[in-house]
This record gives sequence, structure tokens and C-alpha cells, in this order.
Amino acid sequence: MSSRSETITRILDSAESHICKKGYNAFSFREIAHEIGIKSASVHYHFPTKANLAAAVVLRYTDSFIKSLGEPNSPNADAKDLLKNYIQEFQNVLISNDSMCLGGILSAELTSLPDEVADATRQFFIENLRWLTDVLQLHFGVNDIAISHFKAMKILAMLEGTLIVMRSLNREVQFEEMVEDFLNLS
Amino acid sequence: MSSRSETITRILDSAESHICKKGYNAFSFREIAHEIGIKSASVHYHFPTKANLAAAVVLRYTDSFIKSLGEPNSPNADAKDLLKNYIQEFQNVLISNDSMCLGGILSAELTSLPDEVADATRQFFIENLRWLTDVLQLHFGVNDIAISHFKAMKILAMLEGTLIVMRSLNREVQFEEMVEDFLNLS
DNA sequence: GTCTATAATTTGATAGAC
DNA sequence: GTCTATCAAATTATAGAC
Repeated sequence: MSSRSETITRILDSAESHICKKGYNAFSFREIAHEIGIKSASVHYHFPTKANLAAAVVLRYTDSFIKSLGEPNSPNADAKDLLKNYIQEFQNVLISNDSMCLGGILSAELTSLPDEVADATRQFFIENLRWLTDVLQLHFGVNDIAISHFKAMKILAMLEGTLIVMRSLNREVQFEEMVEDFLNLS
Repeated sequence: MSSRSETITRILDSAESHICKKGYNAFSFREIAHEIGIKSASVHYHFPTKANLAAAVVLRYTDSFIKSLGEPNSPNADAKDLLKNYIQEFQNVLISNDSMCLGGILSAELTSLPDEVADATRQFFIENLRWLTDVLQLHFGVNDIAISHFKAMKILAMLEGTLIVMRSLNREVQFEEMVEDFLNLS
């Protein structure tokens, strides 16, 4: 849709990478500027404040993440493939070096975030939960809305928690086993 | 054992509270000093560096957390009570205002932490996993070590993830339902 | 759109008096 | 053990030239 300039894209890419690795409070405009070969004042030209930049990062991340999951309402979507793909997205985060899920790391830091960034972070989780709930209701016959919400929460929490725990324990995760677990929908 | 001075205890308390709420990169010596009514230079007298202080916080937290869980080897320990108590500890974190599990928030920020703090954080998870694995093996007859490790990881990840997700979604968690889930050990 | 220059503030940390 | 005073560095952000 809106064709962002190359510079803006590179700023967002760099900021996203830094936030996923270290969080909101450990990256600076100078770092990002240096990384893409401009000065920090030029970053401020595109994103007036740090909160503004971080919020833009989260919105783009959420949008691209949800879009990558596929449409739960699509009639020919395979139910288990949808969930497998979802888990695969988290597995990708684990594989990409020293990174966390953007939503997960920001949610951990939530109390220290500017409102703008905290709101965008909450939205990430709301949209994830909505997608998961839709999949569970449409494809797994979980009609009770309280139950489907609980199961969706369980899946999301398990994946975020796995990233958190695996960050400190360098053990390789058996994501395959987790997939099975979830598909059984115990 | 070592009788720490009142001041040291208050510094550690304040630092722990700040880290649990905002993470390592969003608290300062001045904040803590002001909170307990001394000057930041006096905090440096007790803890030379920020890394030093944070590491001390994590070590104390881990020690007290594990101790509070009860001894898995104790012959008269009730198996389900041990696990229920474990989950209760996490529920307490959720109830205490705007707080995360110290290990969870630091693990999210791991790449931005001084080595000293990162190492202490890893140790928190190692000791949690050891305790959980012991409980599973001693009381639930999970003899296959790979399986008990996986189940322990699942429980720990689920609890850390629940804290992360619930921080952004202000929904009340059905911990009771989770307890049932875990006790079934699906 | 990018730059130089700089303001205003905060931070981790140290020296030395009491 | 706590204080005052201060440093050196980093940070977010702005003004104004090109």
C-alpha cells in the first residue's frame, strides 16, 4: 500500500532487530543511525521520538506476523497446517540469532514503555489471540467461547514461554513434540 | 547465615522490585537511593557496579524462590501439593502489581545483560528445571529422563509465558484450570 | 533528507571529607 | 557508612545550514 522510502524501511529493520535482541530500553538512535550509515538527527527526521519509532516497529511487526499466518476463514485452509505454521513462526524466532518475539520482550518490559508502545504491544497479543481463537472455533469444533479462549491463551503462553526459557537454557527445543501436544489439544 | 545489614537488604529489595517491573536497563542507582533515603554514592559503597547489584538480586531471588518450593526428596511430601505450590508461586507474581518473574524479564533482555547478570539468570532456570524434573521423577513415576525434562520444560515455559501474555492482556487467568492441566501431565 | 552543532538531562562511577 | 561534589559518557531531541 503506502510505499515507504528505502531509508524508513532500513530504520525499521534495524530498530526491530535491536528491540528483538535487547528490548526497548537498550537501543539508541545513534546505534541505528550508525548501522545504516546516516546520522541520528536524520533518524529523528523520519521518526520524531523513540516512542514513535518503536510503536511503528511494533505495528509493522504485528501486521506482517498476522498476515503470514493465513486466513482462518479461508474455506480450503487445512486446520492442522494453520497451527503448524503458527508454531513454525515462533520456531523461526528461536532460530534467528539471539532474538525474542518482539511482542514477548516488550510485554516483559511493559511497565517501562511509553503508552504508545505499550498500546501497540497489547494489540499484538489481542490479534494473536483472536487468530488462534478463530482457528480453534472454525477448525477444531471448539464452540464454547470460554474454552477456546483458554486454549488459545495456552498455546500463545506456551510459545512465548518457550522462547523465554530457551533463551537462557541453550537446550535445543523439541518443537515437533510441542506441535503434537498442541494438535492433540489436550 | 551471613547477616546482611539492613541497608543492603533494603537496596536489594528496591532493586528487585524495579527489575521485576521494568527490567535491568530501566532502573538507576539514583532511583533506588532516593527510594530508601540515601545517596547513590552510598549504594555504590555496597555494590560497586550495577552488574554487581543486579547479580546479587538474582542470586538472592533464586535462592529464596527454590527454598520456598520445598524439598522434592522429602519422603512425606505430597506430590500434587509440590506442583500446586510451584504454580502458586507464579500466581503470586501475577498478583503483585505490574511485576514479572525476575528470571523471565531478565531472560527476555538476556542479550543486553552484563555476563555476571546473564549467568545468574541462566542459573535461575537451571535450578527451576532441576527441581521440576526431580518432582516429576520422584512423585509421578516419569522415569525416562528425556520425557521428564520435556515435561518440566513445558511447565516452566507455560508459567513464564502466562506471565508474559497476561501482562499485556488484562484478562484474569484461570490458574485453577492450569493446575488441573499440569496435574494431568498430558 | 541529511548534515553539523549543541542543548538538556541522565547515567554509572569515583574522590575525598566527615 | 554516608555524604558532597564532580566526572565522563551517553541519551533524546532540536535548530538551522546545505
